[in-house]
This record gives sequence, structure tokens and C-alpha cells, in this order.
Amino acid sequence: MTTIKDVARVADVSISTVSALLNGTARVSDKLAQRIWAAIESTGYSPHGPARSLRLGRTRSIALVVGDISNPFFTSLAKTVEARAVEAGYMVIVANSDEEPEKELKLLEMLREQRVAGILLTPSGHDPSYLQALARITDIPLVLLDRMLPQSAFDSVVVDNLAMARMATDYLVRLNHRRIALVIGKQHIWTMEQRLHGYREGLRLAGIAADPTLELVADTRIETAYEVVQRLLTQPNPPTAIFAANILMMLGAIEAVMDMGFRCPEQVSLAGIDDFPGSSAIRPLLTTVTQPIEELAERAVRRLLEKIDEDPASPRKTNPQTITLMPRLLIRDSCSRRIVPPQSGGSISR
Amino acid sequence: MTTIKDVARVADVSISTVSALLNGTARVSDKLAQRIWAAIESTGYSPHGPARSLRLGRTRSIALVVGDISNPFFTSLAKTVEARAVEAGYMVIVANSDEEPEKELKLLEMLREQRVAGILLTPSGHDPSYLQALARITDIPLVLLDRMLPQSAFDSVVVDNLAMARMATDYLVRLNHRRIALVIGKQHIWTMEQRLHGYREGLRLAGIAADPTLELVADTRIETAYEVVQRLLTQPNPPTAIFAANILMMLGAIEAVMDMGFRCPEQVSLAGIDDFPGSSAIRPLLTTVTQPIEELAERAVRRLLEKIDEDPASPRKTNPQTITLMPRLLIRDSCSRRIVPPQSGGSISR
DNA sequence: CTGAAAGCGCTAACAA
DNA sequence: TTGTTAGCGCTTTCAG
Repeated sequence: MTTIKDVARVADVSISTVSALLNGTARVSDKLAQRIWAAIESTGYSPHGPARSLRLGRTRSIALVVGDISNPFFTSLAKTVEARAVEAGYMVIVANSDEEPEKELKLLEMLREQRVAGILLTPSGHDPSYLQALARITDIPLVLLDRMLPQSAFDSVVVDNLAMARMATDYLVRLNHRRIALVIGKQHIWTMEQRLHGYREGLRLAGIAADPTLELVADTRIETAYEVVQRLLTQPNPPTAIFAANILMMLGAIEAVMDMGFRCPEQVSLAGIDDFPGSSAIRPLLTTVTQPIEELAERAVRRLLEKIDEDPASPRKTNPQTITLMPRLLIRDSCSRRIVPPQSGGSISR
Repeated sequence: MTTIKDVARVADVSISTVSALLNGTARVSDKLAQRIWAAIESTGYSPHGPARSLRLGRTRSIALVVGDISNPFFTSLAKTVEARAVEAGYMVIVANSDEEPEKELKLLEMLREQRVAGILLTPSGHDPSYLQALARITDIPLVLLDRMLPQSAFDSVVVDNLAMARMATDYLVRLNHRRIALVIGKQHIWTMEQRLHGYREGLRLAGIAADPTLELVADTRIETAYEVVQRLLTQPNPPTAIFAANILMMLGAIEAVMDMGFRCPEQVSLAGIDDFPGSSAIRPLLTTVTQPIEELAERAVRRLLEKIDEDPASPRKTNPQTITLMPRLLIRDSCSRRIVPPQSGGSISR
């Protein structure tokens, strides 16, 4: 492997001249610059990143740690993060925590060893020991993405998840639905917790009593959502609407509905969260609450880069900052107005 | 930032003892080990990766460069690659080339500077200047993934793409289709070129003359596929079957078919390539040729790790190796037997 | 403008 | 078993 020394020798200049040219640290005469570039070309020289990192005490990579990169939501996030980071001269290390706090912590430790310049994290844990472990790595700029950790003081960029669920529930209520089922993920994840609350709040505001049998807990995957919804639909008095609290669970739900022979939206209305490439090939077109994913990613990267740049100067002077973005209800074809039973004609609470 | 020196001082041992303990290079007495671990804990020490890399001349990250991480095919690939790499103690740097050779080359240069231990690449270029630029970075172990570069001598792990298209075409032919349209991506990408040939070969073997108006060139995205298929279907004498040569184009095609009011598979049969999370929510269920994505990723990672380990020892002695995996036809509901025009008596229904 | 040299944190060879 | 030290490739004073 050729080094800066070799280049200097071949170009017949000193090491520091090559370095100056490469870093724009000082002006180098055109003639020498010429010779140096030629030498770099002929030797196939490439600056040694780790050596540079060691010397400079910083690195040009940032990390993105998500729960499941195959979840289209995270994929979109990753794509934008990568694009913005590369624009800013950083490479992106992507890591999967599989939603397992322990694996996540291990990854973070590896990332810390690599001295990544900063970390974007969708935290998978929540309990005190997790929080404490997280705190250990705060010597590296960290921004939480998509999920916050309410008890702690990290910068975060999130969407108002409570509003998301409230909007969806509210919409279904306005379509006259009263028995609205929820398919939700495990609640220790902030987004899921918020969505559960948003759903309940939506019902409460409509004066509808919560029915625990309509709150189905899946685990954020298609398969489990399929199972719980299938089971629900075999019960007597099935709901007239289902709200699935993430995209994968939405997919499981709609499959179950179709497989059980229910027509959507005529018999069961379905509302969900987020879009994904290909969702437009599903009929009926899904009514969803969508998050501004690109903006989420952009804000997070921007905030992280800010922290990276400010960190050395003013040590954690600034208060942790939370940026909350608003979702949008995208009305399409998977929800329809519930026809109230013949006789009474009224639609007052039940 | 605390260093190994600090740890040594706090634990009151020498630097090399700490290093020996950390690397398992030599046995350290239990008592000292105890003290050292305590010191590491109390100082929050984390080994300095770049320094280590500099010293050892190697790094613990590998790179995965794909054309578009939001393409579910690449996402699946990335997921498995990440998992296997982490198992082997490597982090994965994911980068998007956006299918632009120039951007890709720039990324590869950055990766080379970082001295990643190896690179997994789905090459986006093909012309001589690209190949030449690629050759410049071959001091880093490189394995091509999903696509090969026939003119060059790189290790590659691919699926038999020609067979993929032949299988799909053949299947449609067996269902009695004669006018089979193809939606294909730009041909300078190996996979697309192979699929085009496979399609043509499938027709040829069936004694069907190729019809250039049925070969629709999109650019691997949903939107363009939608457009070209929509245009096709407004023509007189539309095809009775469409084969879309990747998953995104398949999605665009099925949307166009539905939006134009054609029923699938009754009026138009559709065959595609690959699955994705959520494809099972699309009706009809898509008949596709699926690639063994996990195996593809696993083989590629394995080969890359081999190269990483062998490289220093026996320099490129071994011939470039190409691993070709076989696809599988997954028959579901989007293709049906074509009913031959009235008079002749028709074929057997299925 | 250019050259010599220190030192970033770490590992490993060698000495004790 | 433990301690001392050279040097990985680079940037950056500091002198010429």
C-alpha cells in the first residue's frame, strides 16, 4: 500500500507539501501541484483514513441504528439519511438492532469503538438499565430518531404519534364506526405507546367506551397481525373498522380480512399508517396516516451534524431539543361510512 | 477521551498488560484482570478503533454498495448481509449509488480511503472507463453481488437471470399465451440484459416471433413501468400476458392494468420477479420467479470474508470465482390460461 | 513556499 | 507474568 511518503518521494517534494495540497492547508505552486497529482495517479495513492482519523481525532462516518431495516418505513428513512450524509461528506453505517435492546447496546459499543462522528438511533429499549447503558455512550453525539425516550434528555426528532392514531380513529368515528379495533405493537416502544393512547383518546373524545377485546397486541410483524385479526374476525360481533398501528401490521390485517372473506371497505373499514413502494398496487387503496419521512430524516441528520460541529466547542450547554413533526391523513379507499342498522336510524353512543 | 494509558495508570499496571487482556494475547493474572476491568469500567474506556486499525493495518467494516436501497430486493439483501457481517464481527457501511456509475465510483473511493476490509458491490456501470476505474480499487477485496461484469475478472455471486426470464416466459407460453409483453429496465445492467435474453429465448424456443413493440423499456421504477404499460394497453390488440422484469416494474404494471380496467388474470396475465414484504396483500397474488435472496447474501458475505482472510497470504492466486444460484418459479394467481378464440374449440381449462 | 520532527492510541517484539 | 518502546500514516507546528 502506497503512503504519502511514497507520493512525496515520487514527486520529489516533501511530505508536508503533499499534505498541504491534499488538505488545501497552504498554497502549493502549480508546478509542484502538477507533479504531486501525477505521482498520486501513478502510485494509486489513497489517503489512509484511519491514520487521518487518529491524527485528527475525528471520523467521517455516522451510524444509523434501526430496529428492522426491512421495514419499509426504516428503509425510506435510511435512504434519505444516506443521501444527506453523503452530501455532507459522511458515510453511513447501518445497523439492525432487531428491536433487541441488548443487541442494540452491543452495536452501539462497536460504533463507539469505531469513533463514528455521530449516531442516529431508534431506541429499542426503555427500562432504567437500558437508559443507563445508553448514557455511557453519550460522549458521541446522539440524536434519537422516530422514537423518543421521555424519561431521558436526548435530542430527538419524531412525529406526533399520538396525533397519528387520534386522526385515524377520529376519521373512522366520523364515518360512523363505533366498534373500531386496534392492532398495536408491544407497548414499551414509544411510538406504539403513543399510538395506543391516541386511539383511546380518539374513542374517548367520541364518547365511545374502550373495549379491551378490540385492542389486539401484535409484534409489529405481518404474520402476527394476520393471526390476531383472523382470530378477531371469527368472534361474534366483529368490529366494523380496524386501525393497524404500523405498516406491516396493516398488511397482515388486510390479508386476514380478505382471507376471511370480508369485503373491504364494505364490511370492514381499514386504516393504517404510512405508505411504501408498492402500496399503490393494493386494492382497495389504503387510507393511512402518513409521516413526513424525508423531513424526519433530514431534520435528524441536520441536528446530528450540528451536534457534531458544536460538540467540541461548547460542551453540552444547549438543552436537549425535541423536534416534533405532524402527520397527515391520506384518505383513499379502504374506509367507508358505516350503515347504521335499519330501525333506530340514530347513531348515538352504545 | 480516556486511553489505554489511563486505564493502565488507574489499574496500576502497564499498558501492555491491558492490551494483552483486551486482545487475549497473553494470560493475565486474575487479580490484575480484575483491577483492569474495574479501571475500564470506571473510566468508561473504549478502545480507539482508528488507532487500532492503523496499527493492525486492517479494519472491521465491510461495505455494501447497491443501486437503490429502497428497492425491496436490495433491502432484503442488505438485511442478511448486515446480520452475517455482524456475526463475523464486522460493521456494514451501506451506500447508494443511485445506479449512477460516477456516484458509485466516488463512493468506492471514499470506502477505499476508509480502508474497509472488503466491498460487496452491485455494479451500476459497464463501459471500459468504468471498468478501468473499478480496477483501480482492487487492492481491496471485492465481490460483485447480484450482477456480474462479464468482461472482467471479479468474483461474483449471482442468480441465473437468464433462466429467470426464460422460466417466466415459458410458463406463460405453456398457458397458451402468444402475445407476451416484457417490461424491462435499461439494458446496460447485467440482470436486465440477461432477462431480456431469457425472454427472447423463451419465445424463440416456443417458436414465437419476437415483436419489438412488446418489449417495453422502463427504468426499473414503478412510475415509468406504469406509463409504458398504460400506453401499451391503449393500443389495439393488447398482449394477453405481461412479464415485468423486476419487482418495482411489476408493481407499476399491475397498477396500470387495474387502472385501465383490465382484469387480472382473466384478461391479462401478469408474471414478475421477486417478492417483498406486503406482496401478499396484493390481489391477485402475484406469480413470480423468486431469487434465493438470503443465500445470495450469505454466499457473497462468505466469499468476501474468505477473500479478506486469504488476501495477505496468497495474493490473487485463485481464479475469480462466480457462484450462480438458481431461481424458483412461484405459481400463484396472476396468470391464467389463455382461451383461444371461439371457432377452434378452445383448450382445456384449468 | 518547503523540510524535519513530534505525536495521535494502539499492538507486539523484546527485555526483565 | 509484566514493563519499555518502536512505529503504523498522517497533520501540523516550527525553522529554514
